[in-house]
Amino acid sequence: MSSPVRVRFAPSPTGYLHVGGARTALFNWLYARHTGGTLVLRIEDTDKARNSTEAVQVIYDGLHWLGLDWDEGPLKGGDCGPYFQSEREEIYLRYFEQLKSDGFLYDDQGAWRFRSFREPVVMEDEICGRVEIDMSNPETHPDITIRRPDGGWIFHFVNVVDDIEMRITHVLRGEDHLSNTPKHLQLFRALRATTPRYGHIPLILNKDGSKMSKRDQGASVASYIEGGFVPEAVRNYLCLLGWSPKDDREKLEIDEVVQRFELSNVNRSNAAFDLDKLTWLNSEYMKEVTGERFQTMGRAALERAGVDLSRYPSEYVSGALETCVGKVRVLSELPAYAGFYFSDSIAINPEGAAKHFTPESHPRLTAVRAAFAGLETFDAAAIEAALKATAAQLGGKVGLLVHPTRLAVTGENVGPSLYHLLEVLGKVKVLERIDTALAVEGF
RNA sequence: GACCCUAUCGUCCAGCGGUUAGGACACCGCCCUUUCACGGCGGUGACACGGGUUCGAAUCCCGUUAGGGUCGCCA
Repeated sequence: MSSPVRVRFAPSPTGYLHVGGARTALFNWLYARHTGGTLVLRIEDTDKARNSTEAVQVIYDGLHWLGLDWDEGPLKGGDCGPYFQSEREEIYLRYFEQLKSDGFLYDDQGAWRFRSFREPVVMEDEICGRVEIDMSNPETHPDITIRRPDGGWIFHFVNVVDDIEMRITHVLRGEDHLSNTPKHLQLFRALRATTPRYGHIPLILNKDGSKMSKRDQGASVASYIEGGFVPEAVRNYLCLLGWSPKDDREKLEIDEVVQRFELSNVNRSNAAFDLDKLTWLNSEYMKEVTGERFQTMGRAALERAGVDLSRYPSEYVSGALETCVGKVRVLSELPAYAGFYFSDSIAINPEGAAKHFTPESHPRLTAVRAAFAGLETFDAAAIEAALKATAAQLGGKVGLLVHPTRLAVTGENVGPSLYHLLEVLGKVKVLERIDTALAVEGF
């Protein structure tokens, strides 16, 4: 038995959680769960300038939303705290003094720099394999600064100290740190500490291959929370960026991913983020979002879009939402899809009008109106029967009635099942809207 | 610029010396259908380039090119 795995996710509170960061967290989580190890969350907030509780909350929210729980860290506690770098001053000071008395540091205009070992460094990366970087030349690899003149600590130093103190066994982080790793390794050596294993995860790029930065569409986890994505879908998609089960399946239970996740299966090449594919995967998960969960998520999506649901009876809202189950790929599509339920005057789609509000269809819609008016029970079954009977009477396909009716009542030519949406809307509103349509100029 | 990583359809992933190079998203047809979706069937589409190694390379090696990363008193 080798020693138990301890991994960490160490984000900086910048006010948002990048999908790349989220995937790093995910891979750490997967590895911890796969090995029965421990995931530590550590907040790297040495940069006092941009450091707020809200920014930290964004990290918690993102991780919670994705279902990534940590075993040690803020809100959890643990033996290696505190888990905010801003609160670990004494620890850093201790290591700093050690380095200083061992002669590894020198003062450079008030800042403290670490005297590098001038030799090649070889690393055995769990993902990238053997990588050798020659640190011999001070011109190309200058000594790093570890402490500012104002006493502030620099990332490389505190990162290493914390990995030592927190007994981290595996550092799984973005590939942007691969070139920094020799510096870290040298720090470990100077501190006479055992080095962890490293695994550098390839980066996530935009669809066009350019670097994904803060502003890019879909770069932050918050955009998925707000966009009405299913967290399991986003998590599943992130699993597939750089890792695969090797058997062509894509929709996977997280338990299975945990079971099969191996660092040796992690890709070495960067991956482009494909929102279309995420949207598709999300739609697969949306098919399974039903009942209460759909109601809750649906209401939230509508309210986010500015729909005032308090104006409608609760049964009406739930009935309306029920007709949308399994019909939208992402909840953010819901307001457009179901908006006709919640507005007093609907706008008729011009293209639809040109196609379905014709002289031939006017009498058909009139007949539909008459048939509906005669219905005692206005439910889906009765509506369907009435439409079919009317179609038979007029000697045409039911589709000839469905299209103008849908357009008159919803304003669109796409939407939920006509029979069901009419039932939810209710006879009064339906007749009203048909009348309005029939009176439209040019119809 | 130096150094490091990477290179299979537009995108994600499979392939790890011998395959008609496979799957998914997207796209295009057809079918199903109360619309739109879903689903089913089919199609377009890739081994970056050049050298080796080998009886035989998408698979191994070298170079070129391209993309990404690092080179901060940011993390």
